[in-house]
Amino acid sequence: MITDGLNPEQALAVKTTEGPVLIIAGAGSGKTSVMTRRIAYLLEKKCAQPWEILAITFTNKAAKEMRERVHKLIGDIAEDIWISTFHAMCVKILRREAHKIGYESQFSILDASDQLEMIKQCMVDLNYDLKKFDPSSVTWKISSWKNALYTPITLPKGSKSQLELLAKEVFFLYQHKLKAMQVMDFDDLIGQTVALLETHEETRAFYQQKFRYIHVDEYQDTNQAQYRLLRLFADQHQNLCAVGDSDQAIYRWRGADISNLLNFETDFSHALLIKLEQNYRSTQTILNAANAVIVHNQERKEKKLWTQADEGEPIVIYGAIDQDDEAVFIIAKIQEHAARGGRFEDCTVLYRANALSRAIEENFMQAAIPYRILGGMTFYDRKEIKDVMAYLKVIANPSDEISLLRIINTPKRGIGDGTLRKLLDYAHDRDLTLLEAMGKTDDESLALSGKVGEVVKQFYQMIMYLKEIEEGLTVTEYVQQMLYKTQYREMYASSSKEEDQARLENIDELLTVTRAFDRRRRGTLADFLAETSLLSDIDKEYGKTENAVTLMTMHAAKGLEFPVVFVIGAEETLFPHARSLDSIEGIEEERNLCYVAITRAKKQLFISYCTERSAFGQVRMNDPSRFLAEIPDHLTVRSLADHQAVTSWSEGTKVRHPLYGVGVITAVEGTIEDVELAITFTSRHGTKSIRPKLTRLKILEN
DNA sequence: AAGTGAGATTTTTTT
DNA sequence: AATCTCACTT
Repeated sequence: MITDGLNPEQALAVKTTEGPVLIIAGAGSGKTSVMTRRIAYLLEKKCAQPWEILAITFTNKAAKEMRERVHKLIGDIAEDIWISTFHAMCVKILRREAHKIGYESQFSILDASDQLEMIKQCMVDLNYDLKKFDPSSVTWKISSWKNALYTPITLPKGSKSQLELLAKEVFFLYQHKLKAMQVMDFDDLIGQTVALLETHEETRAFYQQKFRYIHVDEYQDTNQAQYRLLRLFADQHQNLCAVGDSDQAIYRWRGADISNLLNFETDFSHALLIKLEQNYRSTQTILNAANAVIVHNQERKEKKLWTQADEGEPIVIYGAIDQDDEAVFIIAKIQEHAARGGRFEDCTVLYRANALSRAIEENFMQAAIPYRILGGMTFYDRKEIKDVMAYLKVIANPSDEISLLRIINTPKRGIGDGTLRKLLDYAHDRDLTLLEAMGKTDDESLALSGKVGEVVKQFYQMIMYLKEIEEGLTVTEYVQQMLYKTQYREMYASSSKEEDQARLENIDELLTVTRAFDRRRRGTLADFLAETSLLSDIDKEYGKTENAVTLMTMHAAKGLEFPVVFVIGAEETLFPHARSLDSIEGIEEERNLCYVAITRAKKQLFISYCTERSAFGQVRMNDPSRFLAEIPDHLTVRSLADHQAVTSWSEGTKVRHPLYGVGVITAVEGTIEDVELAITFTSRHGTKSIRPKLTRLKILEN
């Protein structure tokens, strides 16, 4: 039986196939199990054909895992089920239907850095000073408009701020350029699909008919556009199964709207609500801590996780001196775990911001702890990989000017700013793409000198040649040809710098990726590009060691579980982050994140903070995170680093204080354990009373 | 057009 | 501390 081993709520969720269902699934409550079995159940009961079932996840990794688990249950017909992310699903649809909304099916996808580049270009075109107006806030604003399904035309009148007025203007031009270049950004993938379905009745009817059963994971993190899309899809059959947990809503900052989840029952009439509250993952202690933290949030649906598991070990909270001390503490704990026969891959280190991985990484390297990092500066962000991808993008979509600009003079071929300006002006005047303009070197009015004209012509012909040979080659063969023809590989191969040799290795590594792609699906260049640009942070890993400790952000960890979890940087201004401190919603979202982090742990949880943390050359002192105080004492073991070896302080000693700078001790008071010093600083702070137990004084001279 | 060095700038989370 | 940007030189 498909429902074997499920608890009554889970079984009900599996068997309720008709009509809208909202499954409130607490962390570790077996929701993936429920979703996969529900799909298997639908097929077994012959409710639907595989291609009539849609399952949407948030990451490719989650999609892959779901497909594998469904495959185990029902075999090869699992291949025909639509299991993918929102974005990948939209690409699949748009490749088929794009011509209906004025795009070619070969459109390319703009990644975050290309998008910013494009916004900058638009701002320059409109004569805005990039120093006065921050391009990333403009990008941000436009993205939030798109998430709410506004177009430059439907944008409400009466903007308030100067930034909004500017962004509005940029939005107009940006959207125009995207279309001209046959490019879509991430938000467009969803937005354009919605537009397609709303304006084309037959297309809409087709997909409404097709998707008889729809499943959406992480429903609390859907935005307005995604919500709209789901409503369009589900309109005919009304068989929408949404799975979510309001306590795990951590993406409000990128447009996710929790009211999608909270309003489900009014949005879809006769919706059935099922709560999964039994946890199969963590110890009682870990769950108690998670529950104790999350009750501090006001805006939530009442829910309490419970488990039949043992109490388990207490949560260890460690107050470190600085990042290095924190890392050393973690290394010691990992080594203890390994000494007991545990594996490195059981362990994960979670942090609020990517920048925090550095100290851990450096210390792990020194201590020879194998690790891998998910997200952050990854393989695909490297210059050489972006360059190679840009070449491929230009060939797949010759109108892609952003990519063309990236590689037009890499390797150096003598096309500089002056030439570029001429080409761009020429293209603009005649309504041509940049590449097309490069094909017109014989035109006198382009006014290129003989030598430069020749170089431009050669480049143009090279691209044309590369475009011609695309057909019939696998992506791997194609990339190899491209690397040879453009002399891109040669550029690094002929260098003796160690750095350049590393770049060569990365390029070779990319060929491993293309080989895997060729073996898997033998798609076109455009397919390959779409697949790689839609990888989520968690899909990209860096470092390929087996049996390694995983380092990632708490956001990336959602949906994963590990026997041993280390949460680092539990400090005010870091976690909760300073940028979320000014609103209640902000802090509550941080608390959700804390809840997510805690509930990743199956057996053991360690949380640490630093009294001193250095960030770009400066040392900052932070209080321990407020979330630590929300974990009941009886669940924890708390310890502090030996702050400083017992030092006998004496008058006249010159010291440096992390905040106030250099000063001289003028008095020593208090007990041996808790010394209080009077220090006269040379800076404007004057004389202050300092307790060396609480800060870190550096002795300069006696 | 390309190479160099001073000066600015950086850290929130991501499809 | 490390990387990027921009003005200046060759």
